[in-house]
Amino acid sequence: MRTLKYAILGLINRETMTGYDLMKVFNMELVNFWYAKHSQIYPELKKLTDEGMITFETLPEGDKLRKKIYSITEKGKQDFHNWILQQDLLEPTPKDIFKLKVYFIESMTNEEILAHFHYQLKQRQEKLSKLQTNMEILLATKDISTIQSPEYGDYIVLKSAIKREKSYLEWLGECIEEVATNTRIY
Amino acid sequence: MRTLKYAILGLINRETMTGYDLMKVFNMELVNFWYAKHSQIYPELKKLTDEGMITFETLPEGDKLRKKIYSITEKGKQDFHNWILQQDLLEPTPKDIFKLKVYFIESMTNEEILAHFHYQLKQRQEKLSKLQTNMEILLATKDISTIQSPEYGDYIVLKSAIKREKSYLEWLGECIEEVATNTRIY
DNA sequence: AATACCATGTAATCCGTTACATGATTTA
DNA sequence: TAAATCATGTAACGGATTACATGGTATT
Repeated sequence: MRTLKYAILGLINRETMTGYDLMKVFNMELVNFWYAKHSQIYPELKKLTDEGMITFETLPEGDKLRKKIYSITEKGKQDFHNWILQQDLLEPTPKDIFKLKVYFIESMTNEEILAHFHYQLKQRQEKLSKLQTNMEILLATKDISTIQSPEYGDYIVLKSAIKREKSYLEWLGECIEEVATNTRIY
Repeated sequence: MRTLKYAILGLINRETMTGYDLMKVFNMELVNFWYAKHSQIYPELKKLTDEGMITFETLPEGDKLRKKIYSITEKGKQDFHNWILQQDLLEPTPKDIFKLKVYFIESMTNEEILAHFHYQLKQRQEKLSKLQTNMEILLATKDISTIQSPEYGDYIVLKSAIKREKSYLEWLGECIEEVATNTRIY
């Protein structure tokens, strides 16, 4: 599927970037739906260059030369556009180790189950807080009044991440309540 | 992390099974949070046997001999129990190609965006319907009145899958409304 | 001077999918 | 008797992580 390829093309299509820039965007902005380590990004950039999808210009930084600034080519733009317009079948449901453990709930005592749920709840509450802070910053600093504004995409996917976490938290809350009111017979 | 290993151990811990049985359980019952193809299951069973986590008995089926019935060993039970009690840090948010495309929403016209959203909506509505049918069947055929009942795990994770899909659908609905009422300026 | 961050790459390994390969049994 | 399902495996490949490897620049 080469999704990383299109994620990179899409980002470089917005503005020219270095591999390091891409890494930061992936792991800070897109982290709620796509991400990649630098060890995957650099080889992919090389591959995309070989394929004629992107080109780069080497910039000297400070004293020694370093830093490759990548731009998208016409070929790259066309390929990206083809990809984005294509309607995909639903991907398989994402895997979830925590839910796998919950499935095997009968292997645990009520205390162990509750410890698991509470730990998960705490972590997810913190995650939701961070997402909500990000949303406040986005709303305060960026124009999302129309779909034309370049930040509208950021807004709409952040909204989905918040919804997702709230829904997960709701489920955790319900589970905790059910388990807490249950008296296990040993 | 070897999660497949523990998924297999957990299932064989419930009852003895063949590789083919595991395949069916993964791709029918656990599919909302874990799954695997037979080409991954058979080598893993071999590895777990070598590691002393499981053993098998070969059963003759019909005329020719076939079918390996796997059981968990004491060592396997201990390893599984260690795994299930261990509290994990949150996994990274699952990747989502559709959201990646939505992030690049500015590369599409309103019509193209709406087509994408409607296609996604239709597919996810069908998925939700299936999950709800599964839930009705589960409630009608299985005892989930207490956490002790072996089917309680099935119930609780199915509930989360339904919640998850409803939340995703809600988001899609909001997006469609926002995009539909927007008049793009070309 | 030390630490954090900028910047780029490769190698080994692991996890997972697709494709290749075979054959028996059950059901329509 | 044809098709679906049961049943088990391997090979090639792709996608992703961890670890290895290096060195410059900016901040404290």
